[in-house]
Amino acid sequence: MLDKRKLDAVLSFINRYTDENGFPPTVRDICAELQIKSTATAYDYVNRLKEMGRLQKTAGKKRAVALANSNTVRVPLIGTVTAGAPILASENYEGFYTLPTAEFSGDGLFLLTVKGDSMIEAGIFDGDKIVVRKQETAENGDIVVAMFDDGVSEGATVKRFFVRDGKYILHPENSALHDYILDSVTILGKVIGLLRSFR
Amino acid sequence: MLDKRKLDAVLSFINRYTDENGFPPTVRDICAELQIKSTATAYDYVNRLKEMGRLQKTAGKKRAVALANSNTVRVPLIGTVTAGAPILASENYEGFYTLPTAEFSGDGLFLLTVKGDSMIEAGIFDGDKIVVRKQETAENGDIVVAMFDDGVSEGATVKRFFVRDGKYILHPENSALHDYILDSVTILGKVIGLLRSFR
DNA sequence: AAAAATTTAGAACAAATGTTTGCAATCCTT
DNA sequence: AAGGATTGCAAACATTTGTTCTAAATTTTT
Repeated sequence: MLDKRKLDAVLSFINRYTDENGFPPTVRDICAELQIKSTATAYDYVNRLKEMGRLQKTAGKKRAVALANSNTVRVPLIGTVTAGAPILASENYEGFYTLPTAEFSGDGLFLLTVKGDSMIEAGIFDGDKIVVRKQETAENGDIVVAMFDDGVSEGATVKRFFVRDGKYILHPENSALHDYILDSVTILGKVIGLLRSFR
Repeated sequence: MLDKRKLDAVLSFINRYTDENGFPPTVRDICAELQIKSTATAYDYVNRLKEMGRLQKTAGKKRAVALANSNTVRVPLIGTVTAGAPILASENYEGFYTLPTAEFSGDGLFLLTVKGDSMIEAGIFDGDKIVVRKQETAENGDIVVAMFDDGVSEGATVKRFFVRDGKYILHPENSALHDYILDSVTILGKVIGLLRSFR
């Protein structure tokens, strides 16, 4: 049995190198880094890692190794959640953000910039970028992005979601604001995290 | 003058390809995608983009193109800030997180997991990962990570920083807690952002 | 419209890099 | 300690892929 630490070292070098350079290392790069004397050895390690499913590689191609479990996701920033304003006009995305899967993972993620203070007591501040997982349903207590129309106003907001007595409640985490109690809401997604940068 | 849209198309293909595959395309891949008939043409485009500073490439290397403005940074997660506990034991880092430069940029960044509620009114919650830029000094009002020793207790904490009357004040954003007024502090860095993921 | 400059193509070339092979070294089992 | 299995090395080999060159096509300028 081959020393597990060596394989780990190779994997983590590939990881680091790819991240620093934007492209993967060659077998010779791996040799140089890990003081391996033969390209065949490094080549062998890479193939073992492939068999173990720990990385992907296409035979023949140069520099075509890639980590199996990419530790990043690309997530589109698609607009702003503002009370009253429509969002999600699919074409107004403002670019992609690369996020660490260690923190944010799943399919159908997107980012929204939060406008307003309605969730301030949940630690969601004006200007924060929330990470949302697209889904049509939600459970009691989830923080969601939802579209509503209560006759008075309409739009998309981020609120805590509850169902009670057949009514849908969108609860702002701000004691100065009142709940929206609605007959119908459209859930756009569940808030699974956020990014904030201070000035 | 060469059609700007073509160059943009090449660049965005390189971007997309790299992201989908984990490694950059070859000139022949570019040809196939953009229906260019000669590798020399694609090669020429790539070189122009390089001259324009829009991407980096090393002559000779295979698949060695990379987007110039790498839109990510690798940031080490190096521990936990807990009142009373030492941090930054350089070897106990818990891995690297890739973050978008659009949100977090600069040199000497690191991540810390926050323990405790001392900054809850500033929207920094227990369990959040704060992005810290290493620096020895701070300005009034900055949120900092600092080491202190007031004779009663010592350790590293995250607090808002002030100087007044020759004293250093570490101010928790939690009305239930009191300020630390100190003769000396060691600033480890300034908090420039945070990540949070909900359960 | 002619001339000049630019862009693209086609093909050949050269270098980087993956792959294979045979053997030496090391480790493990008996 | 002997024998087999595993691992590592060195060198050659094969293929991918960047690069160069020349000429044709296209666009721009005069």
